[in-house]
Amino acid sequence: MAETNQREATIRDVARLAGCGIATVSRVLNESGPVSDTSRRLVVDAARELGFEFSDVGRSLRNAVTRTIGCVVPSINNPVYAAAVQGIQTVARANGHQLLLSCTGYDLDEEYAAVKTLIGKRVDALILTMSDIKASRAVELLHNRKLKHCLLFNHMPGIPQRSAVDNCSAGFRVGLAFAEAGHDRVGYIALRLAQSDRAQQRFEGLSAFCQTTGLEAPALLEIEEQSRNLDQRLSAFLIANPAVTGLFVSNDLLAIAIIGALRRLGLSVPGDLSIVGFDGIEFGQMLQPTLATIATDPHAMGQASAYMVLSSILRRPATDTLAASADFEFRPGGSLGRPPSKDALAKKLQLLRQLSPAHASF
Amino acid sequence: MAETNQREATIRDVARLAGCGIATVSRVLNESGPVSDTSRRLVVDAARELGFEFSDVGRSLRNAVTRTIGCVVPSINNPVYAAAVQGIQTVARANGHQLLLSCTGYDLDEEYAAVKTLIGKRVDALILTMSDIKASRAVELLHNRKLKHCLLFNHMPGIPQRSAVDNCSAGFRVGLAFAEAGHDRVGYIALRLAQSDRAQQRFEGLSAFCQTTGLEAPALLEIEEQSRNLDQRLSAFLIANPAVTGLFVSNDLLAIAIIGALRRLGLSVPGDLSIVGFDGIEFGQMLQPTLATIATDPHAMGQASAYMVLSSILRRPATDTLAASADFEFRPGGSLGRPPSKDALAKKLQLLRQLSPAHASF
DNA sequence: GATGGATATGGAAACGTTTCCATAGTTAAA
DNA sequence: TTTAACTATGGAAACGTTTCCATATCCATC
Repeated sequence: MAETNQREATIRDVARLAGCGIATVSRVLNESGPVSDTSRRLVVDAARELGFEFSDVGRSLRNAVTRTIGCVVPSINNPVYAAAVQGIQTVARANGHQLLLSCTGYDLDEEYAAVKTLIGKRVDALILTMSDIKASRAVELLHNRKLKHCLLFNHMPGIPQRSAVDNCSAGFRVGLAFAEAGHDRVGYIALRLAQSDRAQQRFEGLSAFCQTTGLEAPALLEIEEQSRNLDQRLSAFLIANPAVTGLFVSNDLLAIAIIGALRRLGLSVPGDLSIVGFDGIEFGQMLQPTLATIATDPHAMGQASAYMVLSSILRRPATDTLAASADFEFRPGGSLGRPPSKDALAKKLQLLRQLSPAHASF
Repeated sequence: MAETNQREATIRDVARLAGCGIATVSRVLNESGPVSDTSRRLVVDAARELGFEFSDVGRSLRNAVTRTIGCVVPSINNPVYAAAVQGIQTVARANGHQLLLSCTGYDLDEEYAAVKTLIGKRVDALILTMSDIKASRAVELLHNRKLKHCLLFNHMPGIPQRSAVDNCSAGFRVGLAFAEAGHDRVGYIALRLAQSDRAQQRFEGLSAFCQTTGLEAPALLEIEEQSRNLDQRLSAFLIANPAVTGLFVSNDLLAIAIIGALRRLGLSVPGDLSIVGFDGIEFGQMLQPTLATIATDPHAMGQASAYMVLSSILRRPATDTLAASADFEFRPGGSLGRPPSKDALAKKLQLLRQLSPAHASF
């Protein structure tokens, strides 16, 4: 650990050493006005000698601009958000802005606190991903205050966004994929459904598909915590819904965990059950079988949202080549196959039922 | 997009509305001095009415403290760095600090620029992961300037760090694992070896093991870009080193890609070749076979580094329960098995050689 | 009734910038 | 030589805080 922080050199120190006024220093170092060659040399030398670096805090105070954008996401352990943040960061940096990051862990109060803090930090803009936008008090904070902001992954009527896939349509599309493969009874699995508007919308889309095509409504399994009793919960769910042959899982991360759980339960994918995920993370393609999913482009979405807020901050037409960032497409994969014969699955489930008590014990 | 930013309310506005001086407003809202009940009420009401929030930029200027820590990592698309950043963020937040994040894309110049910018932003501390610490000009910037900082994942004699695994020992350990499984000729695969001190150290460790046990030095394959000609490069490498039966890959992400490439080349893991990765990312455990690797705890390492810098900033004994964050351990996995019979592998490689021209064409 | 010590309050300075404005110096034109 | 126009320069104000210090008010004590 370095010793105690000594005072950083200020523009005044440079001026003193160069033997001129601070205005001249500013003009030289910012190339913002006429200066004689001699002054320039004096100032540049003095600045180098002192290792001078402008303080953005003084600058921000004076300019009423921090060149900083705030970013609130649930977590960057999920590669989807990581990619989005990476996209934001890249664009922000390219435009001379820094990124103030807050991860809220899917917690409403943390979201609120984060937004409040970032407002205090006087970020120039805010890019937000809320776990449940409808329930969020955080957005109220922004409503009166006219801070530039936009949503990422979320939808909300009054609030600008540029980069959220239409989860409902995507859910519908998944229903179609299942139907095309011959499944007539599907289930939906989500993590903390109540706290995720996106998970809800995906479910709605799937349900809508079932309804319009006359299929039975999807069975629903909500997981509270991605914990160890996943196997048990899943097993119970399958036993309770023996007709289900296709599972739509609210995101790829969870889908991969579900595939692992199924494997531990002695069920194969897609032999016994078909799985479709959501997001299109790279890892899905490295599994065997590959994960069928809804492919999205979170990196581009992050970039698009950054472009959006930046172009409004910078007051220049955004160089925006990213019109289609929020599109999605169904990506086929080995995890979605034809449904098994009723008998085959029934037999496996029977086996599972017998094992069930054993599972319940841990 | 919200309309034009109107001026935020200042402490002066609150004072005016409450009919008192700004000192009183500060005392009330910060609970930092004696105030009468009437003043308190007046001020609180006025602040609420205006939606007042202290400006951290004014505050930072006055206090010479920004309550912000800077973090420089190569990328958060790699789950290892994502976890570390997440760890830093959590600890920072819990201690009232915000995180200014810069991803540098393994680029030395970007690293330099990032550090410079963050110094300008007057972060209270800096947590750095450099791609190649020895070659880094960025650390020089910190040397004279006594800004608190620490390294994450990197080692460097003069610079404090708290959270970097001993890559060399880990590499040695991997050598041991291969030897125990019966391999006597191993290879090492790294991405941009020249730009990653960590990849180099891991290689050194493996080489050291080979040397001390009298094995032949590991064959080395360096990949420049994780691009599509990976298959081709890999195939050429295997043909050139037909005795190699075990591959140590410099990180899990790349290891997973390599496994995919091997599969495309018609080689099986661990049937034909054994693989050991590095990092211990979760996904490795979801593959089949599971990935043998060096398991580390990047989240804890991030936390530890944040504790380290924060405890020095805050001048209070850090609540540090994370003594062992930089430990590693070898995690066995299905990707490391016994070496195949010489004949079997030779036959496959023969096949590969015949295919080779075809591969070279795309 | 004057003095003294609390207690509450507001003015003002300082933090590090940028930029407006006034001034000093220099050259060109009258 | 005087005036005009321009260039280079530095002083000073403002941005939003916190905190020191001085002052004003009040109550208790002598």
